[in-house]
Amino acid sequence: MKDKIKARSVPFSQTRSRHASETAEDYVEAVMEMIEEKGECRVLDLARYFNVSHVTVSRIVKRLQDEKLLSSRPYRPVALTAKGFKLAKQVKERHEIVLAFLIELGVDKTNAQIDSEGIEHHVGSKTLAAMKKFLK
Amino acid sequence: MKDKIKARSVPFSQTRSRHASETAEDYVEAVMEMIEEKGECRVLDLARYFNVSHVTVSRIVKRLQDEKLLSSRPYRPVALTAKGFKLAKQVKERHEIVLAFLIELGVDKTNAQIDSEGIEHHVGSKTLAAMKKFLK
DNA sequence: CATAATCCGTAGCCATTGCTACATTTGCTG
DNA sequence: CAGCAAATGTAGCAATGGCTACGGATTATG
Repeated sequence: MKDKIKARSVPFSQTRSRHASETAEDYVEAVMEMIEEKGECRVLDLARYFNVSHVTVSRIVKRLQDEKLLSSRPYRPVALTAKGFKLAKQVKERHEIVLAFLIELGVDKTNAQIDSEGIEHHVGSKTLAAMKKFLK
Repeated sequence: MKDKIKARSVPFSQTRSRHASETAEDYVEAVMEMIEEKGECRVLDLARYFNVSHVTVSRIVKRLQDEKLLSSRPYRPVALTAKGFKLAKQVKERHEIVLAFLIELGVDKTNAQIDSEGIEHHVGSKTLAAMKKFLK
């Protein structure tokens, strides 16, 4: 009865830190988008975008400042650090590829948008390359 | 300066409950797999599979019992309820399709396994249908 | 069948991400 | 420039999912 159980490919022990990384990716992407669209990014802009309270945003922004991804002073707009900007560009590119890929695959735009936002965080470099190849 | 910001396709307000649902899906799938492979599923089997402590598993199993997905008595194996079994079958089928899809797309098996475990939870019915079609 | 090994539960800690309620700062406007 | 509205911060609570340490239950074994 002692068959050994194979461990999961993606260890669950990293679940919490993975979720935190996903949040970071979502936030830097959103901050970059808002700065592009309206010149600055406020805490309440993020709150409306993510449909959460400003308190949640405020705390996450603080954490991402500690991680050197964002910068802001109290009651001031949120900005990207160089590190955050670099990450945001990568995330945005990956997101766009995943979205275009799903549409090319035949998924309607609405569902492609919804699913791409969840899928993007789990697309590794090999899968991303395969998607790019498919798009060409 | 008052451009309105579009809300995200997948509201962030559902983040925590979405993560909890993903956990539920992972657990019922793992329980079904273990019962198939070795006849029963113990808390420690799940702990080893997910690379977490037995305490974490124990608490999650308790929550999933409250949600009528799992059943077990103290110091006893974990079993699926009818509801849990139904969910597990759906999750397993979706997982297999995503994995086969990534491999068909040209991703190596190792990376396909890793990415499919993250991606599967975010594949809606429309995307799943598109993947099925691609496989045929 | 007694004892050890293994399994599992409980207590209690932390981090992340939700929330409401309340306080403070900023900035617009009369 | 006074005062109000909007934006942001702080306090403190809950749920989820990590952990270690400890103790009780079950099972295996001599």
